[in-house]
Amino acid sequence: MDWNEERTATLRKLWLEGMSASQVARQLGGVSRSAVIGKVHRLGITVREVPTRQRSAVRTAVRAQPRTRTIRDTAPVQRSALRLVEVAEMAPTANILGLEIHSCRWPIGNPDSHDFGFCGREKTARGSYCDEHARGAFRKLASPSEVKAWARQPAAHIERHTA
DNA sequence: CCCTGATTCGC
DNA sequence: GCGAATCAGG
Repeated sequence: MDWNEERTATLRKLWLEGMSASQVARQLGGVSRSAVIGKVHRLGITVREVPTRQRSAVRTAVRAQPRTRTIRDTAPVQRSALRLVEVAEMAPTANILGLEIHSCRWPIGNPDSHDFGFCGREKTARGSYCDEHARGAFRKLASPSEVKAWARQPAAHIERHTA
């Protein structure tokens, strides 16, 4: 993997936007965090446009996608498992560089992978997701009796479906 | 434990 | 020029 012009340009852009070295490395693929830091220094772009304090949005976007669900949030998901699977299978239309203000931010795929992306379809004015993904993301609160019922479920058997 | 950037130095 | 290893932390 060499630093050709395209990869260098992407590095420059992501870094100046405030993405951390390890995040840039994962987006590019084939390079380590150290490699990115080394390159950043050689390019002389250690001072970034986006100050540390304002970086959280970018960070959250890149991390996205839960690793494993706990029983607490898994249980309600089960009830609409089929629809969540459908929703999850919608192909990404944007990567981190292509996200616009109006883009649906539903993460798709493994954030560590090259083909990780975001739904990118037109989102609702106030929310973070398009209509389709908003239906997958939000649900009514469960009743106290339902919560009790989930709590009695063995976690292992539920987590197998979402891990 | 997860993570951050900075520096050094053999390659 | 490159980046693993290390340092110094959060």
